[in-house]
Amino acid sequence: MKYNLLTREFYNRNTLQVARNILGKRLVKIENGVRIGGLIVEAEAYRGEEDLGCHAKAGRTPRTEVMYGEPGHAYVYFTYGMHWMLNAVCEQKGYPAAVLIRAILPTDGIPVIASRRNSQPRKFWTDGPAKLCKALAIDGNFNAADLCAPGANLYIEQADPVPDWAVTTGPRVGFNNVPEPWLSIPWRFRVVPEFLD
DNA sequence: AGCACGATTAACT
DNA sequence: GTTAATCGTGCTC
Repeated sequence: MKYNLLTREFYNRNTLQVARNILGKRLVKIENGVRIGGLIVEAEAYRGEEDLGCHAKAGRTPRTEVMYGEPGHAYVYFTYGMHWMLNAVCEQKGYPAAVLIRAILPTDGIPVIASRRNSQPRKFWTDGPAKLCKALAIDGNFNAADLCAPGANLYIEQADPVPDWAVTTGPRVGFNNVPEPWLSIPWRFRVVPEFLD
């Protein structure tokens, strides 16, 4: 099997660059030899203990340890008592940072995704961070998994780049009690719908 | 040992 | 627009 994985160097740089450039790449999970996944169309950057929107604001804990580790690994965490979220660890080892994968456009394993998201119309299959984890059956077992390892069954692969005109930025979503400037800092990156037509 | 809260979602009114 | 579901994590006592 030939792989076209993003290299560890892709992840080993400023998290904002990774979040911008991970757009359009293909998130892939292999289940029993079957490819399941899609193009990443939305991502958010979280970096440093100073970033009060980032889990690493709590410092090094059992939960955040993965974010301090080698770039190119998965940081998968559980929240709201029922949801899993997938992140890719960024920047040099020792600096806590990650990119949250917030949405994908399904391209592979459509029948499997459909079966896991059957109660919803296609538009809503993978348009949220917990939804795409459910669609790809990603859970805590993938925390700390190496996305760059040859033979990895969860990885991100090369795909056509998304031009600047097709990318919009904005504030990260989902947190309430986060002070400025972290509340409004535009670290959310999104592919405009027109580019996907 | 107990508690408040969360990088959300789906199903309500 | 509002709210229940549901539990690991990190903080306080």
